[in-house]
Amino acid sequence: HMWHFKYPLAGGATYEYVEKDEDGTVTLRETRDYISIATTRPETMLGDGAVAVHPSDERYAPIVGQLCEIPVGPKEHRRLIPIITDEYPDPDFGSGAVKITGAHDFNDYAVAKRGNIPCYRLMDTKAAMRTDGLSYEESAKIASEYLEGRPWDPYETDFLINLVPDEYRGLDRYEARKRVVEQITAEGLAMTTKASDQRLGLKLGEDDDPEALVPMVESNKMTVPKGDRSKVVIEPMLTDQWFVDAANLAKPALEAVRDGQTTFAPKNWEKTYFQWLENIEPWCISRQLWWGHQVPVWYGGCITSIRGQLKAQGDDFENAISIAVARGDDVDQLQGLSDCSSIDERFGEENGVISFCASSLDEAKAKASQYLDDKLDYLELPRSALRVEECDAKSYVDGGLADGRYIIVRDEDVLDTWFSSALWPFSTLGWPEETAELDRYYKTDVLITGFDIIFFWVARMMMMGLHFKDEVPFKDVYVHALVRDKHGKKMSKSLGNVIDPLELIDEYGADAVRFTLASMAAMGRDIKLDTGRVAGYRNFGTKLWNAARFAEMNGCYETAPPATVPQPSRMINKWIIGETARVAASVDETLAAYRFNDAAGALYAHIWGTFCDWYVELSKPLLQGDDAEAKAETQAVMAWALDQCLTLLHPLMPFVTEELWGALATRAKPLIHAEWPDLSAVAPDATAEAEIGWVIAAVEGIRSVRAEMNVPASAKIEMVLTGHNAPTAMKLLRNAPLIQRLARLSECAVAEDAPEGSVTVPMEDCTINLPLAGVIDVAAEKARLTKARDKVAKEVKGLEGKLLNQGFLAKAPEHVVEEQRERLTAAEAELDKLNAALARLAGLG
RNA sequence: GGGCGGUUAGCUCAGUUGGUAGAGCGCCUCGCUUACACCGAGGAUGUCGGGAGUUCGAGCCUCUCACCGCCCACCA
Repeated sequence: HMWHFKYPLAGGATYEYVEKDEDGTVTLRETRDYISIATTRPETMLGDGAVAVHPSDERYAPIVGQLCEIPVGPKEHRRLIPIITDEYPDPDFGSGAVKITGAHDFNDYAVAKRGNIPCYRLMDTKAAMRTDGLSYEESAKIASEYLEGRPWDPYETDFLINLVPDEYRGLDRYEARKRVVEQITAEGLAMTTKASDQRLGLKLGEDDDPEALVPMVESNKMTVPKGDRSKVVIEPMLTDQWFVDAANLAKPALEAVRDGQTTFAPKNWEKTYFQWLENIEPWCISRQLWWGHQVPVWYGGCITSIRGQLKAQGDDFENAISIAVARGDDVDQLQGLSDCSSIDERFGEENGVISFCASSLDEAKAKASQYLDDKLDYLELPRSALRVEECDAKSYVDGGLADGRYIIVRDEDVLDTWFSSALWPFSTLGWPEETAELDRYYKTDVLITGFDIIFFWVARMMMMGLHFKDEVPFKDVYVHALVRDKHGKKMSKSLGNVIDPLELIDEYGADAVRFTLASMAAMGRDIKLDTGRVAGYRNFGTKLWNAARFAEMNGCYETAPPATVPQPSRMINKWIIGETARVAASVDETLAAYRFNDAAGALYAHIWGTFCDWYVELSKPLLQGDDAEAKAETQAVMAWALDQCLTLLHPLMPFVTEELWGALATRAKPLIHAEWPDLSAVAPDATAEAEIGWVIAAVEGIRSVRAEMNVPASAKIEMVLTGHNAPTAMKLLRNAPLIQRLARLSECAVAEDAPEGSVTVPMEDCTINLPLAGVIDVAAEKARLTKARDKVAKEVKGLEGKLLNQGFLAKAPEHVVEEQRERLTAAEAELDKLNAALARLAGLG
């Protein structure tokens, strides 16, 4: 809810309030003796320090600088506050006037700082109205003196002064809010409006008078900060905290990434890193928790009075200490202490409390003693007047240590978890000792982490590492995506929507899960885990298993697999060695770049699409034929090629590959310890590549036509090669047994002209004809060819257009133009063949 | 409120210097064949969110709009 209240002008002053609409027409003109403000938290009015309006707001110009009265609290002690100007209030929102409660609102705090407005704390850490500090009467008196020029400071406004009226003290904020609203309304100081006012959203019954004046309480949608765990609305309040000047630490951390001393993969995450560090705010590192690293700060002070402590009832020991030390009756003496700036070790000083930065209590004591010695000399005091003594905050307050003693108290705050975590790269290795581990493992190679903590953790490890070790903590940062649940929500323990990897592993196996995650590693920020993909990769593992079974059944592992790259003479064997070298290079390259998904993809395509689908099929005639020498060669090559697959795949599917490795042959060492393949010296055999590529294209073309023509799989048909030259004919003859087997052919022939009634398969250097007279459905073949022809014709047209485009010829790189020309030539050749086939068919139609 | 990212085939998503749109799953057709039906062969499917611009050429670069989401706003 948003309430609207009247703050009466001091001394009954009045002014002419004028409201205009956009074109300057006066819509409201009345004499007012108040200024109207809106608030969602009426109880915070008690701590108002001012009312602010925008400098350009003409409505309030007449009263800027005047005082108005906060309409709550005991009538005899109502507080007056000034009406000031600030850029913050939005003239178009509410009344345009904003109450300024510096102690309980972030925006108000900024205004208060700019306008030197006191911040009065009203609530305690439980969000109940304060019970400590001075009485309301005393407090209001001091506050009123500020208006007359009395200097103020946070000690008074935030701690001593308590502007909560006595009858509200100890109340929960909501109860206090209720009573404040009631009181103001009863006094007639709530703004009113007609019951029919749309802003109120009231539902009026028949008996209700729409003209009746009712308190103006709008329902206002706004986001309120809530505690993650308590789900309770958070009230901002003033506290003392330790901060790190992070901007200073950020500079070297930014430089290190800009220089490339540390790199991110994928690289675009550097943007996130830069964005954070370039706009870094002072880092609040203290937390009021009982676990964690305690802040290494000891307070020392000369206690001459414990006056402040008497006011510090409740749990706020830290404040009690500060004040007790800071605010002795003998202020002069304390000021003498704290004015001296000759002590280099002095770490910080506020309100007369001197903090020493020391890495141990003994060091702190030593520093304090030294400091005291100097001061005692300076003050010409007897040394016996003070002594160093350690105590904790609580015993100090409870025990009320006698005056004249010097105490040291350790700060009770603990460090932000991320501060401690930022030390992890070296604190885990024995630092600050120069251990062997530290020397060996700092810096480390790679940090693997999620993008959600690039700022929290990565950036801070960088800052701390560079600060304490003068060196980055890691060379590379690999940022993986986060797995989300099926609704796209981030998995979290507190939400309970965690997908248990063990359940996935139970269903699909650890290798399948691991391979799936690897193959999805490059995705953006979110992975909605699709179990269908896990199942697919489970099948991939099975496929590999069966391929190994095939190799074993065909005697590939009866003799030890070759330790070096075989030098076979058969085309298919030369070919698979080249293919294997290719995938090995690809895996090396992608792994080095942390592109795990590309490595997974390359291996999947090679093992399933190349090794299983083609090499195994192509090898069958040799493995099962009569040529013992060819058989032995193929067995050796297959064993070698499969071994390479197992080794390359091992990082991504460790279990099945290790199992097969051990099962297939007697090995010197387990796969996990095997040498990583280095096939960089293996050059693919161009001849074999061209020939096997041709065989595959022929088989695929024939199979495709067969299926489309509905030729029964069991029917063996004939093929006739036309439009070829001699080498192409030789190529066919060399590979005829393979092609016959894989394409289910009865015979491979060559001829000058295509037999009548043939189906056409255009190849780059020839045409394959399948005489299907009698079987052929001329209309279907016509349709098929026409479709293919149209597709190619379209491509030809596009390429021709491109190559006629002078802009393209002039500006595109030479190799691109050449590529397009070659493509056009090939497309035109295919078009000719298809047209020729259609022409032949025309006679049959 | 500040910052970042996503929108590509029915689904989950690849697409790294701009140069003929891809994978897996799903779907349709057909399966002779002892490595494999967790399979084999074949096939269909996208105005790459909308609009504008830069360019010879844009899924990719720029601007803009729409929708979805994430992070921060003292929660570690």
